Amino acid sequence: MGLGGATMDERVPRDFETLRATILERRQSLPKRIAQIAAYALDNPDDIAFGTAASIAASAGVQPSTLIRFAQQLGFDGFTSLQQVFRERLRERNSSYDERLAALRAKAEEGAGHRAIFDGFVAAASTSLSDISRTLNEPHFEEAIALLAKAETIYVLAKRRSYPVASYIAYALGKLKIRNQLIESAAGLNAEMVGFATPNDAVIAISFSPYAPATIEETRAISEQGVPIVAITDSSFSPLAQFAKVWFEVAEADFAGFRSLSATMALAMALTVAVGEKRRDTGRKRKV
Amino acid sequence: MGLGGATMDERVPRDFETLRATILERRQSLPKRIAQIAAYALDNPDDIAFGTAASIAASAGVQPSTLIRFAQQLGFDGFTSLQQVFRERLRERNSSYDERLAALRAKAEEGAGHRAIFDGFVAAASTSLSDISRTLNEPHFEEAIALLAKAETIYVLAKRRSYPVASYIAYALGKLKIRNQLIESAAGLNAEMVGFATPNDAVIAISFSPYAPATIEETRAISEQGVPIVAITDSSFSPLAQFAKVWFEVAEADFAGFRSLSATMALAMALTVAVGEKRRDTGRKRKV
DNA sequence: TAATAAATGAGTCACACGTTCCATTTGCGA
DNA sequence: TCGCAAATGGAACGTGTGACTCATTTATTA
Repeated sequence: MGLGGATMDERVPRDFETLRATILERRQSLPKRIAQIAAYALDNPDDIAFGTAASIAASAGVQPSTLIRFAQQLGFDGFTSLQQVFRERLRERNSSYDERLAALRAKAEEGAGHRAIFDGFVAAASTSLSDISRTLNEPHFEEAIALLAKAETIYVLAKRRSYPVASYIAYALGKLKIRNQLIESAAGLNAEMVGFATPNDAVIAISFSPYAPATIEETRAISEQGVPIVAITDSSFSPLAQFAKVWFEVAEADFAGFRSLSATMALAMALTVAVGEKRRDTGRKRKV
Repeated sequence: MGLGGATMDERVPRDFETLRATILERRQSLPKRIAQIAAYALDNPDDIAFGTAASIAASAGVQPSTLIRFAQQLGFDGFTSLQQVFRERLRERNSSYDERLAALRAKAEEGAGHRAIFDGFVAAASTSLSDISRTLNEPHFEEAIALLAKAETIYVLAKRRSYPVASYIAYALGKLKIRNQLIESAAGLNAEMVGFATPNDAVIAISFSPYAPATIEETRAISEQGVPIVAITDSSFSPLAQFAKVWFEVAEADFAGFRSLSATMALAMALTVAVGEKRRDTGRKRKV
């Protein structure tokens, strides 16, 4: 009776996510002070896990008894059983990303098997993604998008290791119906292709150390025609950087002598789709 | 005096790593029961963080007082201050990989800016890597390596979205001096190229839904010549699976309609390098 | 506005907690 | 073997804990 019927009809949330969902769902119908605790609990789950009822109540600005009523209203016996859920969350939480990566990499480096090779590449890719996510220069990103969005034709320029990225960009641009030209080396007509570019176009050039001479040379040539260049490379000392209007420095981790492409790929895809979106927004779409 | 001088000359470890190092360093010189707790603490740090002195002591098979002596010997006031270090560890531990990803994805989905697009692709790539790392079929992986390692020529077959992966495999195989042939569509001579393959060769075929008809057709043709096929695809119902001797099911996350390539790429690189290593081991290298 | 129920604050209590103390055992050198 | 100090086990203690109860305030309904 005294507990407002909450004890009998509800099943008690055993895991944090269910608990969270339950709280959010009932948020509107909770009394003021109870809601106050509910908000505090979701905002400071660690405090709930470690604190005492008194300390938590004080931090949340309520009485300890309110905290217990909150727990009971959710179907728990009392504060202690509620706290268990918050502790379980910390317990079951996977070890940190860095710890996991370090483990993968350690396994890859000392372990000899083929699985270790696989783990090594996964670790390298994850590291690269994590790095670029942290270090991406947003103003440069916006500038590159703007620059590419107003291009009539986007030329894509990359050889050897970077070529897969270029071919993917070309594929994605095509799907987005953005006119583009992949500068491949096959036919030996690159110089002529490059010659068609005008300042109204734009170039995405990709090259990593050791920089393919052909990429450098073609980039230089095309920049002399006044075509704006977006470069994706691995250092600001890259020969590509001097020709580029905007450049991205992407640090890819490597394994077994092969560098990852995951960060470059993610950046390339993001650039491509962002350009597509920008064009749609500004009504300049379908230049094909 | 009574505490053996441990209280005065040592600085108290404030973070878990220091504490861990300190314990490992002194391991030899610790009394039996204290060492017993020390081992337990390093093996079950979560229990130390959440348990009571009594429950921990019971789990470790010692008296509560011993637990406190252990803490004091490390320079702490008592068990409580030791416990703080173990709790701090859980607190400061980065949020879990999944939580971080979820945050990235949430930002990407609700947020509108270009940065959100980038985050979306990074999240998709990370998810894909995480998935494949968990689900990779190791026996299949070994089988594929064995199969490819004994091939005279490795044919690489992929179109459209999968083409960048194929081009990277071809590049890497080339660098490893493994004879390979990329089946490109440019010249329209694919059927003839495919015709050269023999049962002593092998094929890596990559295709994802919607499966490029050309890839399916060429895979079928080449399989009829008795050439063993390793397929990388997205489902066991894939048309590629029926022709393949070994196939990998790779679930790539997508963003904005573009699926990630990171997992496929990692698998492809691992396959390639593993094949290279296997060849070196078995002395069959340099078929070029 | 009055009557009633819900929500809240505050005081109380039993108890489990971390800690201390002391008796006993163990290890070690003479 | 003896003697001493370190290590250990176990009981006792005082504090702070979570939970309960009840008086008071606030919201709701007639």
